[in-house]
Amino acid sequence: MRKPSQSSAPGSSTMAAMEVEDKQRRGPTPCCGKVGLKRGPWTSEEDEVLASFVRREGEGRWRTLPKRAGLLRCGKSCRLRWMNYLRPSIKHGPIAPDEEDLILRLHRLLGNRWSLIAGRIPGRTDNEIKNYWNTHLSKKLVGQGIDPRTHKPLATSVADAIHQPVPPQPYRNPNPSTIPSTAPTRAEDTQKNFSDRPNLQQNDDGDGWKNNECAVDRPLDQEGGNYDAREDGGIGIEYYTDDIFSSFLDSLINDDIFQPEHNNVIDDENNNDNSRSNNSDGSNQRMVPAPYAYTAPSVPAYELGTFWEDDLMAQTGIEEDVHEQFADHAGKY
DNA sequence: AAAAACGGCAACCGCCAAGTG
DNA sequence: GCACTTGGCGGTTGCCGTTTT
Repeated sequence: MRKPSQSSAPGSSTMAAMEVEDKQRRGPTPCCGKVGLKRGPWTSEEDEVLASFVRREGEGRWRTLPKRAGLLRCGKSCRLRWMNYLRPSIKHGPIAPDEEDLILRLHRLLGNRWSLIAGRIPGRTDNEIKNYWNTHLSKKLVGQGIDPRTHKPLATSVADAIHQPVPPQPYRNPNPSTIPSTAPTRAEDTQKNFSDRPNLQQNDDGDGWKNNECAVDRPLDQEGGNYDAREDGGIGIEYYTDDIFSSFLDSLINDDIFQPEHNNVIDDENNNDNSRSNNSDGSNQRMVPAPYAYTAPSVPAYELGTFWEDDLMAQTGIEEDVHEQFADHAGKY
């Protein structure tokens, strides 16, 4: 059974009733309530069992994995441990200044889309980035007079919040019917776009960053070859548009459009590292140059979802359909 | 030296969408 | 179309080490 919810929404008695009803209809919630399952921090022994099992059997079937592997954990916990800690491609260690800079840029573009942001930062997980944001960057921005939610000066943000309490809305398509029917879902955002693309992940152009190459690579599905199993050999329309979105993101990240409001003061730490091409782990994966330092802007900030996008379109030459792709990718909350 | 406060982060929770039979 | 499973996401909690009082 689930642990009694500590963070239920208001009116949780109703929620609880619905939950009970739900359970009666569909049975116990997977993974969450079995008596005898271990919780809390993982031991090195458990890590070893899980890691060797996944290496041997591949990812997937998380629900039955604990039993097969002989672990007293719920499948969800196993998946989380693997994804956030044990995967060999995960980079451990402190966030480098260039990574921090990239997080800031991407958060500005995407909001709290941690998985999307993580997909653009080699070796980092969404959980890690989320934690880093909450514990470091948001405080840093507040200290610099910037609202971490809106990326606008705090005074303005407070006023805005009264009229516009919704977090940054990257784009509102005035004509939803024009969104391509192949528009990926939220889950696909990260799955298709950045991870399940062995053809891209395995390229050897020496620029693992630009082609969506997320260093948090995911092993191929060893069981069914589910990855990229489409009939067209994986060069479907989704891939085409995802490539566009990806390069679009790259152009956004790299574009100097961010500079006018942030180039007035450069962070000390970034000052020391802007010209650096290597990452903190010594790899040569291309990271975005970091002219983007957070300080209170001297000019009004660009507002997400407004004219800055026009500016972007003009600068990047991206046509309307791509704009829609971006909206669909980045605009779902 | 001890207690309290604080901060960082791993882990958990609830929810959702897609897939399957 | 329905019931259910699975995988994934963002938000939150709570443990634990560090710093401050």
